[in-house]
Amino acid sequence: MNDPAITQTWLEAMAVHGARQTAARRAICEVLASAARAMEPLELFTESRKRCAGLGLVTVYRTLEILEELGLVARVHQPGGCNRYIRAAEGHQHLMICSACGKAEYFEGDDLSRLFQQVAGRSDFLVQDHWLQLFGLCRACQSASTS
Amino acid sequence: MNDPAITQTWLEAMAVHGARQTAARRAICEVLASAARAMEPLELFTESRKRCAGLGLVTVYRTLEILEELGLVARVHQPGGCNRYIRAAEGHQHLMICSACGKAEYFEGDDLSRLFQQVAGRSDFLVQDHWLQLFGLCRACQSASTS
DNA sequence: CTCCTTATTGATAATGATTTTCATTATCAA
DNA sequence: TTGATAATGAAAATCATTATCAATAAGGAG
Ligand SMILES: [Mn+2]
Ligand SMILES: [Mn+2]
Ligand SMILES: [Zn+2]
Ligand SMILES: [Zn+2]
Repeated sequence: MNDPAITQTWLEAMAVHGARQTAARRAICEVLASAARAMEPLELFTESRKRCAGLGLVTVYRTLEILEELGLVARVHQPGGCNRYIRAAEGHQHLMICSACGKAEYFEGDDLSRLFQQVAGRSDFLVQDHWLQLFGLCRACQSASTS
Repeated sequence: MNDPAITQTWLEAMAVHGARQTAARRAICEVLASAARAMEPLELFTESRKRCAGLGLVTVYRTLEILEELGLVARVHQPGGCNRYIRAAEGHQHLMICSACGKAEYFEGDDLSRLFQQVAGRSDFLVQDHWLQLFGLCRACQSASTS
């Protein structure tokens, strides 16, 4: 699904949820849907403002809240902070993040059930959910650090 | 290693680092070292204050900063917030957290290198680090939800 | 053990990100 | 086109975390 399509999907999902379609929300969705990296509210505000003059930072926070509530967007946790947002995973996916440029990409989650059973057996825990995130260098940043 | 031993280790490591041994720090370390769950600064303050009258919240923040810097304590990220701290992992371990009571336990990290190579191959990313965390129910909370 | 340097402490004020309030404006169903 | 009301942005309020600073205590030198 390409970026404009994602934006459209988000706006429609918001409409179903009873939220109105506004210029502010469209701008915010467009920017976030086409972002290659997870963005923090202030960045998203600065970028979205270029498409929607007069946009307020509060509206960015409020829009993110709705998108997250609908499961369309997810908060990204990183060593440097946990206030960045990115398009949510589709199905069982996890994030791979470049520690140099911040580029984020989803990959299909592997079956870790054997590991989970092992853990469950050893510790008496019933595993229900898991967080997995990889950090490293994207192709571009690998080349950059080589030269 | 039992809790008093952990406390001692922490205080000694801090001493090597050039930090003085004080009643406030001892109290904070004792509480955190013996905690079964990750604790947030305010909780840690409330508990530690019982062992060190007059303790200030600021000192909790400052002590956590040092312990984290020395790699003895780690911040724990959870859906509900990212301001809790717990004894750091020893070697390659990951956390298993009970979503009902918060109980946290480390388990030995499995070898996921095959998965990482797979990801690297498909996405051109060079994997350098990973975060894995499991959520579920501890034994006690499983029983509680059954009854 | 005593003294002295200086790290540590807690009270207090400052900061900065996120939320709330509220009067004005815009959406969209009828 | 109209009207009920959701959405907006400016401004104020919150709240966790940090910075200041004068008083105190740790611990090495003598
Ligand atoms: Mn986090
Ligand atoms: Mn691992
Ligand atoms: Zn990169
Ligand atoms: Zn539990």
